[in-house]
Amino acid sequence: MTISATKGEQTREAVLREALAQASHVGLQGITIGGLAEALEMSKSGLYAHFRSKEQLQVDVLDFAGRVFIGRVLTPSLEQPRGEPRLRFLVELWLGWDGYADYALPGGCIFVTAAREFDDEPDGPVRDRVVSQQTGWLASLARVVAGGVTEGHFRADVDPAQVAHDINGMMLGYHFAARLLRDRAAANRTRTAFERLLRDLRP
Amino acid sequence: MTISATKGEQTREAVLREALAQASHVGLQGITIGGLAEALEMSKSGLYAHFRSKEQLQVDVLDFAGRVFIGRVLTPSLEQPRGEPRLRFLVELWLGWDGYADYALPGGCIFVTAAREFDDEPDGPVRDRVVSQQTGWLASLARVVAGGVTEGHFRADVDPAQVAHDINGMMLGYHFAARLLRDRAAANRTRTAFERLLRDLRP
DNA sequence: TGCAGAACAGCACGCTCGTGCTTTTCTTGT
DNA sequence: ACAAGAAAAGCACGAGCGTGCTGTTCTGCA
Repeated sequence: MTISATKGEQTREAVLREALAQASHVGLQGITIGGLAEALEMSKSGLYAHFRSKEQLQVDVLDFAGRVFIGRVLTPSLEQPRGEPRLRFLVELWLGWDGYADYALPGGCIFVTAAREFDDEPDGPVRDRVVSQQTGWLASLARVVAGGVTEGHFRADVDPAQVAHDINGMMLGYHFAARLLRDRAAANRTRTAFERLLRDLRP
Repeated sequence: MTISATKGEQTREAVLREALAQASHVGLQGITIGGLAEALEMSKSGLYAHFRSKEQLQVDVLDFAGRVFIGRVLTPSLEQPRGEPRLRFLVELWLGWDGYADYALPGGCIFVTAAREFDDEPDGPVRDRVVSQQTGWLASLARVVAGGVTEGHFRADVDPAQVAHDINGMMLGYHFAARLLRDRAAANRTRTAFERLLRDLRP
């Protein structure tokens, strides 16, 4: 896609894309070099040479997914007017983020998967990356909420970190209902919960 | 423990208990026959003979965990007065359910793990069990909420299924914060969100 | 157009997995 | 106490895993 990329970079990106899709299914631990190689019609060793280890591949997949998520969800919402409109827009993008055609996540949000997968693992490169990504994301989310306070859309005593935590829980509930229970009404249920929260935040 | 249990039943229960603990770490897919055998100082084949397949073992672990959860969380709260007190009590037990000494879940709630693990799997015996368990649990939860409506604690137009869905999301958020982020304040954050919800439900 | 180096393939390794067979050891009822 | 049957062990299998080494093919700059 990106012009004047060397051959190695191209296939590397193709690998990451495929790995992201597979990881959303089976988790970062669940992806296998052989499985990726077969899907991309490459040899195991040829593919493996792009990453020094499977652990490195996992970290790279996380970074790749993080860049996509920021570009698809956070950045666009920053163009919306600060405060409640921006927060609404962000949640709406978030609800749809695992459905993009070009970076499909057939197994649902990769971060939900990774979070559960490494939640009780001993510290390590991959877990550290997951934690720092999620911590950073919650901070960004809290900042958007705080913008609503300074704009006067929300009460002054609103705790942005608490609200970010609550919204995160709602999204996890959405993922649970949509993916596991295959509930068609999952998105609307989440919107209902979100509206309830907004009502409580307003002065 | 339970008197007059045959030897096979005893070791079978010991296996399930260990498998439950390990599965809360590494998932139902992540447990291995060899790992269980080593932890219980048995041979692989001796242990394996108690279950016809690994899939059967996974289903049995789920049933085992379900019985424990019902006994630890749902049943005790049914002794509380119907309505808001019962719901409060239930949430409080739920928050602590992965910390019991005798049925420890060192990796956090097994159902959270299983839900994520099988959320996008094709249908199969294990996934089916996970889904039916969770559907049943959400129904039980909704029934407790509905009790609050008939008692007059909650507004008449409250949708119990919606509230059950919302509380479930809160608990997923709790698990996320407590396990992945190792946030000491996770339980209190969840209580705050729950109180907000209760405020909204009251007439 | 040629050649250096990147990209990839072939192949093999040690290990662990779930599973099944046969054999030994232990439980339990009489 | 002894025999019947349950419980557990021993052992082996085929497959798939991550990983490394060596050789082949291709890309891109001079």
